[in-house]
Amino acid sequence: MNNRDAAQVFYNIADLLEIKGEQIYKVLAYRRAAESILSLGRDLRGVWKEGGLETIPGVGKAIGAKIDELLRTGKLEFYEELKAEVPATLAEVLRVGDVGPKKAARFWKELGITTLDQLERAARDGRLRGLSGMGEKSEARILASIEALRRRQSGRIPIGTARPIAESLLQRLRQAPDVAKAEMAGSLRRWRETVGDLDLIVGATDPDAVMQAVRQFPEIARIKGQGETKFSAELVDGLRVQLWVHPPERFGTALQYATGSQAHNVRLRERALDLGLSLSEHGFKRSDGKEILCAEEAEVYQRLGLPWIPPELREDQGEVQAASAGRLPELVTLEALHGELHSHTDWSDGQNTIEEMARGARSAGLSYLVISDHSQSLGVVNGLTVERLRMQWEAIAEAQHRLGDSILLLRGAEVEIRADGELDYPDEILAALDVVTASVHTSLRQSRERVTARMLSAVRNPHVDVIGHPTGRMVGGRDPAELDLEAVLAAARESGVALEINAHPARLDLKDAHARRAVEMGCRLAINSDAHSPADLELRPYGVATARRGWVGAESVVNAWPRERLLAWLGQRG
DNA sequence: GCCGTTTTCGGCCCGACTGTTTTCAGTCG
Repeated sequence: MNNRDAAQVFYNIADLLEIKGEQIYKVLAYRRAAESILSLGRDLRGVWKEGGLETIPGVGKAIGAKIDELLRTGKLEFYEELKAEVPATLAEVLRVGDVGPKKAARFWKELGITTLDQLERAARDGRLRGLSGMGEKSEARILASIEALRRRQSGRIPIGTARPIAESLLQRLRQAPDVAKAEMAGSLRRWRETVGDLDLIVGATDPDAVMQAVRQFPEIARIKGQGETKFSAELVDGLRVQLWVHPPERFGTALQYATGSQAHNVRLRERALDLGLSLSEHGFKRSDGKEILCAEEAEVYQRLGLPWIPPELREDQGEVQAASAGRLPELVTLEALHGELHSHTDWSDGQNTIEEMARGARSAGLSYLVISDHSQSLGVVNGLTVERLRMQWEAIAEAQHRLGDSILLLRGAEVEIRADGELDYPDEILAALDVVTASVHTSLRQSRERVTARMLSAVRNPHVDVIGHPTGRMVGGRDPAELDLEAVLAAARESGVALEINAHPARLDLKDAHARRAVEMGCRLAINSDAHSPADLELRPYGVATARRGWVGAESVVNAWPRERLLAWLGQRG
């Protein structure tokens, strides 16, 4: 029973309660608790052992007791009884667009439908239109939604895939007639690691003209809906795009609204009510009916007596309270990164020479680059033997000579933490390296105790400076390794080693919630691209965004320090 | 079911879009 399993139980409870017709606020309470468990950043079990369940936002007595039962017994009686009452498979029916709790309940009670397959068959057979309030159109929409659901398997796509597509749409939108502004919104703008659809927002005086222009975009496969301010369509690859068009003088409230998250918006709107204002995407409304418009998003926050809150923080995880108390963190930025600590060359599995990588880093504005190819035991990626590593040092020196002092090259390695817990190079070699990054690539399926022990021995090794992609997780794929992250973070704080936030959009490891926990614990971090080509250096914004989502300030990030400070830090380490 | 520098009980955001029910319910974000 890990955090994800526990969260899933509460999401399911929420779905089933909703179908059952339970009070919506009770349903939302379960969802909120599930959300909090997912963004906890540490093992739920640890919080439980400390007796701190009710410190989790959205967890009170009732849900706290349920978590306790779940962790103690691995089961939850309340959930079991609920499943006996409402078929659990109805949750998959809820995933279908245009099907919410009310319709799901009617399909089940009036037609005996409990699974997606049954719903599809009923729609094809024309049995849905027999229900009151449902006609042929509804039936067709549901069929289309089922198809769409089946096409996009997981439902969410990685941010690294989504953003370039959105950028390309935005570029053309900005050239459309009458468009004053066009921006990303939704989870795209909040830089969540995956997004469900592309939310875009446009400031323009003539919505029709904008929507007409979008209809002509070649990647639009079909229009799903269009109103006065809202347009939604499906792209050829099944991805959904949602576009809002609002007048430029209302762009601020509109952008704020469309960026979300929904929970963050609710928090702001409650705050507005406290101030005697009603907030919507169109603007503020005073009790006398007068409107207050915001062209800029910052004005929305200002009106609420808050500093502007960066989109990466808008998850209702304490950011509104922090903003209100003047305690928002000064988040790290891309510009703050002076160098790259993790890069590969054609000496191992990179695509380019040392010099090409160096020139790439230089044009990215970096003042130093650590060459950190794989170590010997990783044969599949042509890991360097000690002998080849020494040869590489000469090559680095030669490249440095040719480059002059335009960029500083440092000798590094991504050293494998082997299955037996030993590092992949002898101590005298590690000592001769400027930067040692220790990573695990293999045997992640060992027992929790063994993986933790391997990590701890690497963290405590005086030669190690950075732990690379510490949990081994893959976005939308592999879960974080079973390890005692709390223990690793505590040891990292002790030894002063930095934990990597790997910027590759497939990794983003540490993830946002873990980064936040690391900072809470007082750990140092490093934001690295793990570049295998100069182009990969362009992926650093994903790492920066992940750090920002984890409330990480520049002070915690070693490669955001001035170069001299970084070099001094490295010098005093083993 | 949670939560409180206006509350330990009574609140808990606000609007767009769609289909079909001629006045609104359901869904979504």
